[in-house]
Amino acid sequence: MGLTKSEIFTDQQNEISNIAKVFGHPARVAILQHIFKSNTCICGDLVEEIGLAQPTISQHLKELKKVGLIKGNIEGTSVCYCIDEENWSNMKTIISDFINQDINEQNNCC
Amino acid sequence: MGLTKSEIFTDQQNEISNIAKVFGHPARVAILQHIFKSNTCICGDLVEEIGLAQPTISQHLKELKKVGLIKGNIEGTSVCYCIDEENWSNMKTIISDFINQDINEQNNCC
DNA sequence: TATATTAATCGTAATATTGCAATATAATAA
DNA sequence: TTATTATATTGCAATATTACGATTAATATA
Repeated sequence: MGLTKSEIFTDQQNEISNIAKVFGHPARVAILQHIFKSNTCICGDLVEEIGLAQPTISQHLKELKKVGLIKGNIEGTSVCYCIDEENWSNMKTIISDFINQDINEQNNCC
Repeated sequence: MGLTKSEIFTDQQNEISNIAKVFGHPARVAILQHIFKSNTCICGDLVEEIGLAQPTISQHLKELKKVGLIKGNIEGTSVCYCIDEENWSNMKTIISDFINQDINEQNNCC
């Protein structure tokens, strides 16, 4: 096995987990934080900033792009990445709705 | 390889990714949603509710327990799980802070 | 005590992820 | 055109994750 049975879950559940999976690696968290913090929009600085090999960073960027949280812009020989604001905003709604569910105090069994 | 280099990241980055990793599987999202929704606190209902084998559900519950988001209470032969409110609340702060970072509009290169 | 009932653990197969060296590709500069 | 620079892709080894059958452990009930 090793294969997640996505079919048995709702679209919403798969959507939440797909986003969360991308946040589930510290390198991708670090990349996003760097994009947020940095005034210049970045590209290959991430390699020396984070300390992983260039192909590894490239791979993480690819996954961030795949879920749409970032987008890249070619500038000469380098590529500048930034947050995809609309998709980031949508993500915020999806994740917030999930983590802000109200706990039913009447039925606490612990 | 296949081994995440946690040492090169901050505690905060590792903390965020560790929480997110747990949300990164639809079964665990479904389990949490079921605990939130259900009036009775649950246990083995999850198996038939979700449609994965009992050992698989048990394994997912274990990971949710490991990060502290749920706790279990033995009731006879069954175990009743519920949200660990304090840890859930802490998680909310950590994740909210991360996803609610302000986008620096002046430096959008895309 | 014997027998259900329920959940956890063990063992294992299949697949996914991480990380990097080597290489390829793309764009500019000389 | 030929370097140079920056990023992406490929291929692969090491490790992690997912899923489940079989088994075990713990409690309840006959």
